[in-house]
This record gives sequence, C-alpha cells and structure tokens, in this order.
Amino acid sequence: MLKSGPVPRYYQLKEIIRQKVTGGQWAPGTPIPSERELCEQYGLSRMTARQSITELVNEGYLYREQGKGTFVAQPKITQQLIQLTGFTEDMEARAKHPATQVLKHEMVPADAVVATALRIKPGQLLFRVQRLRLANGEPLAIETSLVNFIGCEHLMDEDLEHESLYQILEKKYGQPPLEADQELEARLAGEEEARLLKIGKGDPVLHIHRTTYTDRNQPLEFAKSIYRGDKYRFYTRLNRK
Amino acid sequence: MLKSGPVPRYYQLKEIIRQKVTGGQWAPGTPIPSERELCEQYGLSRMTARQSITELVNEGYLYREQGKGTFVAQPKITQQLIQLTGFTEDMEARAKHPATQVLKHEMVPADAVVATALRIKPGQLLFRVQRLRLANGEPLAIETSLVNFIGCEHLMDEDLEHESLYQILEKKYGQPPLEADQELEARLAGEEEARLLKIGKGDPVLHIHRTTYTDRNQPLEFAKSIYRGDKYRFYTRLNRK
DNA sequence: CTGGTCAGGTTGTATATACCACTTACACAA
DNA sequence: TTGTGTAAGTGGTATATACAACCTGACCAG
Repeated sequence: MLKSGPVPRYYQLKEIIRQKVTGGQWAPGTPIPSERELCEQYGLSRMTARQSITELVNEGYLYREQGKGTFVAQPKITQQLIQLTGFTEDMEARAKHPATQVLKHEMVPADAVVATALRIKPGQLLFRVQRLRLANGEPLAIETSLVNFIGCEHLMDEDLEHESLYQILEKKYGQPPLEADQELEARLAGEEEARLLKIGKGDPVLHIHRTTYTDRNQPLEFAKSIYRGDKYRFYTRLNRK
Repeated sequence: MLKSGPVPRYYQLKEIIRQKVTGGQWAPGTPIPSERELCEQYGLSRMTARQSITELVNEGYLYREQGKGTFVAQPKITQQLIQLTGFTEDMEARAKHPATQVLKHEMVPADAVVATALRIKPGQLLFRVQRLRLANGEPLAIETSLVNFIGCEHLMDEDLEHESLYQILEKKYGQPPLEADQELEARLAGEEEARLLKIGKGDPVLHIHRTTYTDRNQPLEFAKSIYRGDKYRFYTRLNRK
C-alpha cells in the first residue's frame, strides 16, 4: 500500500518497478504483473498504475503488447549514455575518470551564430568558458560553453575545474539543463586543437554543437566541443514517429 | 464534437492540435486553450484531452507550466531530423534528392559482432546489401545493412535501387523498423571508401553503427554506414532523466 | 485431425469526478 | 504605498468504472 505524500503514488510505483528491472529481479523478456494485479497489490487505481508503466515504456524499460501483457525490455547498451549530461557525468557513465583544465573564462558579446541559437540579440554579454577535458588523465575534448541567463556574470567566480557547470547551473542558479539539441560532424584536427588534444594535425575529430534548454524551452547554453575521434564514441537512440 | 470510430478520439484531437502548431496557426510561446476548454469544445472528457496533450509534450511540440497553461514550443530546427528513418526519408527531410547504387547483395553467415547485435547465433544466414548512397547526384555514404528475420532470404529478389529497404520491410514483410540504437565515430577515409565517395584518402568520415529494432524489441537490422564528413551532419536531441 | 466458438485474461480507450499545487489578478487593509 | 489574502483559473494526481480490441487456451463439432 503506497503512501500519499509529497511523492506522488504513480512515481513511487514507477521507481519500484524500475528497481526490479534494472536490478535484474525481473529478467528481460518476462512479463511484469498485469496492470490489475499491480493496482491490487499496491492499493491504487488502474489509471495510476498505468501512468507508472506508460512512463517506463517511454523510457525504454518496458514494452506492451495488447492482449498479452507488459514485458521487460532487453537492456540497451546505451541506456545510460543517451541522456543529457555534462562531461563529468558522461565520463562516469563510461566508467572513466574525468578531469578538467580551464583554459579561459570571460564575458564576451554574442556573435550572430550564437545569438540565433540562444534566441538573443547579437552583442549581448555572455559567460564563456573554454575547458580541456581529460579522461583517465588523457586529453579527450576541448569544450567551449557560452551561457546566457540573467545574472550569468556571477559564473566568473565559480571554480569550474572542480565543479560541474551543469551542477552549478542547477543547484546554485536555478537553471537546470533539461533538454539539448546537438549537431555532430566529422572533421580533421587543426594545429591548435591537435596540440591541446595531444594528437597529430589531420587526425579525425568529432565536432559537436549543442544548444541546451532549461525550463520553458529557454535556451541556456551554446557549446562547441571537439572530441578525439579515436577515443570517443557518441551514442543515440532513434524512434519512428 | 469528435466521432468515435476506428481512430481513437484522443488521437483525432492530437492531430488537430499538431496541425495548428505546425501550420503556424498557433504561434510559438502562445498558450493553447486550457484542458477544460478543449474538452468542452470537442466534447470529450478531460483525461482524454490530457492524453492528446501529453503525447504532444513528449514529442516536443508543446510544454506545460503548472498553474499557467500549456504553450506552443519554439520549433526545433531538428524536429524532422531526429527520427528513425532510412536514407531516403532522411534526405527528403533535408530537402535533397536521394539516389542509390547497389554495390553487392548476398546471403552471408553472421560473424560474432553482428550476432551479438542481432541476438542470434554466429553463423546464421543473413541478408546483406551494400549500397552507395547519393544526394543530389553526389556520393554521400556507403551503407552496409545486415537484415535478420524469418524469410529474409526473399529480400534477394527486391529492387533496392529504387525502393526503400525500410518501406519494403514494413509493407511487404510486416517488419517495421521502430527503434534504433546508434554509435557514431569520427574516422579517416580508407582507400576504397575514398574512391567510392569521391573524396581523398585521409579525409574525415563519420562512421555510424546502427541496430534497428522492430516489434517486441526484436533486433531486425545491423547497419554500418560511412558518411562524408564534409557533406553530412547528424542531429540528435537529449533529455535529462 | 481440423476448424470454430467461447471464456477469461490482457492492454487500449473513454467518461465523470474530486481534490491538490501553483499562478495571477484584484480587492482590501495596514 | 505596501503587503496580503482571496478567488478563479491552470495543470497535476488520483479514484472508480465501463467497454473495446486483442490474445490464448480449452472445448467441441465436423
């Protein structure tokens, strides 16, 4: 019998089910209890139980078959790797040890490209930080972030070598990154990039442009990253319609 | 007043709203009618109207704000480009003219890597087709697809120069591609690849490995694609949690 | 053995209702 | 002027119920 409280009942059930799936208690391919069983077992109405299941289906943990039941999905290799994360969390999901060197941080006016991405006027002052990202001690990426929100100039005082930008934005500034659009391209490393990444000029690199959104689809960050082609692989999942 | 029929009411309303959003009738940032207004207007219950809205929110067309209303989201540049599509549809979404040359097609036994991806035993016979993909007459990608389902050997008789593999799989074989996991990497073109793509050896290329799933999360296709780095950009969207 | 029907299970759709949490605007009091 | 409370409107959560669509297995007639 789930309690009513600050945490909604459907969410409590959702987490219980997620636990059983990710914890291996319910094996892939096997049916989970029917919706009617679940409501009886946890003392809630069918629509509430359905909401829990629906969200887990959308997240790829379960799948439904009409007339037959709801089943545990085969675990996707990429489950952890397709979420919006900062570099730090990304590396942790890949079981690598992340580190950061801040190359530069400053306030700069927006150019035309960035202004379009962030939906602001060119010339507006943005916080800009350029960081070298390392995994297990090796350079992996150069990341340039441009951040825009009211009060973003206070980011100049933050310690971005030891704290995650996304964590700071969410916890200290109430600007949680919630969604992002990305573009990826294969390119060759230029002189400067090669030097920083400790690779050869002309080695392959992955260019990633990311626009990050917070509440209300408000653009928050525009980031350009250059990843070593031989050390980084990008994962994604696509759906039909 | 929406009709009850083969098409569910919530789906009818969903399409009506989607039309108004994509057709520009409701501008980005403006509130749509409240849930209570919609049920009254179309003669259905609030939970039904909510289902329509919820799905459109998940698809990124709308966003909700508690206590305030539901609003039209800013259109994302990538809206069309982040869905699971075959090459043909992908090019059409990018407003380019696609063409195809079949380089080879055959039945081959699965090697270890492919067998793992498709969750079958190594050695099982698969349909394999290697195609050169062109956009506006220029070579853009080399695509190698390995397809596995009962009866896949009949694909040998299909005309894959003029028909879409995904269309055929869905319409003629009842195996619709529904979801896919992808891995992307930046690499350099090898001799053979460079010749086919009409670029120089050592030019940057994007390697994409895709596992496509059909109903019940059943692996259907494993594909390796090599895209020209200077002509192709990959789009994706990420969500937090 | 084959094919059809039926019962009982599942998810899918839909209604009606109620209350909660949050936002906004406005009237009113300090 | 400045709060501040109140009312009305919004989406968020939750219940109870009903029937449709679909799948499976058991049973039965041919």
